Amino acid sequence: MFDVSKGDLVGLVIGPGGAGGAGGAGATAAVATGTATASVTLDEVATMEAEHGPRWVVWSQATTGALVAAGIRVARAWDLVAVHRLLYGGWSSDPGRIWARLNGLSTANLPQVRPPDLFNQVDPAAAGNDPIDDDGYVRAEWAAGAWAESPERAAAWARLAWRTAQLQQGWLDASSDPARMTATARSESAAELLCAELAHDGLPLDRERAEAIIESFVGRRPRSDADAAVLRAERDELVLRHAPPDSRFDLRSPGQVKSLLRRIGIEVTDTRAWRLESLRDEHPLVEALLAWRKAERVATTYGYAWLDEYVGDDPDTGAGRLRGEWSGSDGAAGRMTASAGLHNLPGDMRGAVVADDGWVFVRADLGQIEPRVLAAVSGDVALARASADDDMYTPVARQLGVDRATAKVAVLGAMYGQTTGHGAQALRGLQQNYPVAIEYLEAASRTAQVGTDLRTYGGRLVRMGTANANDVSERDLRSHAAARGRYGRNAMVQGAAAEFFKLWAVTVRARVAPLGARIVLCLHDELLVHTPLESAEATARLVDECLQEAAHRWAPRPVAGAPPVRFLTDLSVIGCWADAKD
DNA sequence: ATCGTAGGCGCC
DNA sequence: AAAGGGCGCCTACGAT
Repeated sequence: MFDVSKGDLVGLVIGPGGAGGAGGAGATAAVATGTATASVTLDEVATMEAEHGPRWVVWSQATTGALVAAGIRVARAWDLVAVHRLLYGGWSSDPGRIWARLNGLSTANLPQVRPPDLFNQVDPAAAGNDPIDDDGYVRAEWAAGAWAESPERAAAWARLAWRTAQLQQGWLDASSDPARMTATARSESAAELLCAELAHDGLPLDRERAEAIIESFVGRRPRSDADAAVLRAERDELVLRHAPPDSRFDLRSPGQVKSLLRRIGIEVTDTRAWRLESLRDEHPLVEALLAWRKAERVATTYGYAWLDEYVGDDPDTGAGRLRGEWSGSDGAAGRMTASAGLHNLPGDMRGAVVADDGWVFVRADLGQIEPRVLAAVSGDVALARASADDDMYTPVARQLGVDRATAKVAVLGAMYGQTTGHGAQALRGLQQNYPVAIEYLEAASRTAQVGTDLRTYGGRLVRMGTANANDVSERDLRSHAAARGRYGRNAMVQGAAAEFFKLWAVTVRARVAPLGARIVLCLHDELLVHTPLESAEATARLVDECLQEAAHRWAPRPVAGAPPVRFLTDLSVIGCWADAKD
C-alpha cells in the first residue's frame, strides 16, 4: 500500500469513531506520507506496523490512546505535541499553534472556532478539503474535529501531520546539535506511547488491602453522607477535646488553627507539620493535630472516594488497577506527570500495590541520578571520576576533606540553589575541585536570573518568562531574580535527568515487551515493571542492561580524558511495592 | 455562584 | 542576611 521502510515517517490520524471500513462511510482513520494518502482500518495499521515498522506521526496522545485501546502497541512514534514542547517549551499545544510556530506565524491571535449562533452558522462545506486557510493558518474548525467528517479530510489531516513532522525535523536539524535533539524528540515521542499504555493498563492495586489501609487511618467506610459527617466530627473531636472549652475552631482552616495554637500559648508563623514537629511536647493538642492531619490527608485525597474514582478492573483478570492520566513532559523541566495520585501515593498505601497472582514487580531506581547527570551534562572530568563509585558522595567528601553528609548537602545545595548553612562552606570546596560542574550551574543561574531562556542537555527549551517589574518592590525584584536563578539551575539538572530517565524507560518498554512484561509505573527515577514470575530474572537483567544502553546512547562522547559517567540502579524483585527496601 | 490563590502535604 | 526545585490534590477564602 505504502512504499515505506522501517523508521520512515507516516502520518496517522484516528477519528472519534475509530476506524470503520476502508474508504467507507465513517472511515476516519488515515495514513499519509509526502507522496501518498489512504483511508485505513486499524487492522491495516497493525499490519503496516508489523511489516514495515514506520515511525508514526501523531498529533497527540489521543491517537496513541486510540491505538492502545484497539490493542495495537507500536514501536516508534513522532509525537507532534511532544516535539513542540521540546522545541518551544511550555505545555500542551493544539495543531494550530504547533503549525503557526513552525511557520513563523504570530501565535498572538490564533484562529478560534466561533460558536455557531443565529448569525454565524457553521457551513460544513466552507472548510473545504484543505486544512490550511488562505492566511496560512490551520483552520480552527478542522482542529476542533471537522477533519474527521470525511475520509478525504482525514487523509488531508494525516498529510498535514506528516508535513508538520518534516517542519519540526527541519528545525531540529537547524539546531546546534541535530543528532542529540532528534534523539530527544524520538525518545520523548516514545515516552508518550508509554504514557498512553500506562493510562490504559493501570497500576496493579489490591482493593481489599487498600480498603484496610484506609480504614486503619480514618476508620470504616461511611454508609451515607450523614454518617460521613458524624465520622468526620469524631475525628475532629480527638483534637478539639484538647482545645479550650467553648471554643470553636475549624481544623481545616490554617488561619483558625493558628488562632487555636495561640490560645494554648503556641505562636507560629504558619502551621506546617515540620514546624509543629518540634513543638510536639509543648501541648497534647499538637500531637493530636499532627495525627489528625495525616488522617485527614488519607480521608480527603487517598480515601474511599479516591478508591472508587480511580481504581477499576483489569479487563482480563478482574484484578484491581489504579488508573490516571499520564503526560510525558509536563512542567518546567519536562518531567513526566500523572494524575490520580500515582506520583504521590503515601508510603503507607504502597502496601496495596501488589502484583497479580503468578506475577511479580521488578522495581529499579536510579542511584544518585542528579549528581551523575550533572557530571554528564557539564562534562566535569573530576565529577565523572567520582561517579565511578557506588556512592558518589564518598569520593567527593574525601576530595573536599569533609564528612559524607556535608558533601551531600553541598552537592545538592549547589544543584538546587541553596547557599546557606553547612553547605555554603563546602560549596567553595566544590568550586575548587569540580569547577566545570559548578560553573555549568552558575551559568544557568545567571542566564535564568536575567530572564533568558535555557535549553537542557537534550535540547528542551526552558522558558523563563518575563518578570512584571512594575508592581514589585526592589527587594522582591531581587528575590524574584534569585528565585529564577534557582529555577533555571534546577531545571537544567532535573530536566536532563528527566530526559535520561525517559530514554531508559522507553528502552525498557521495548526490550521487556517480548517477555510479556510491562512498565506499570514511572516515578521520576524509579520504574516498576509488572512481569510474569517465570520472566522475573530475565526482566531484571534487561532493566539493568537497558540502563547501560541508555547511558551509552545518551552521552556518547565524554570529554577527553574523562571516564564515561557511571549510572546504576538499585533493583529488587518483589510481590508488593512496600517490600522494596529503602 | 464561580474562579483563582494560598496554605498545606503527599511523592521525587 | 537569607534563599530548594518540581508536580498533583485537598480545603478555605477572598475576589469577581
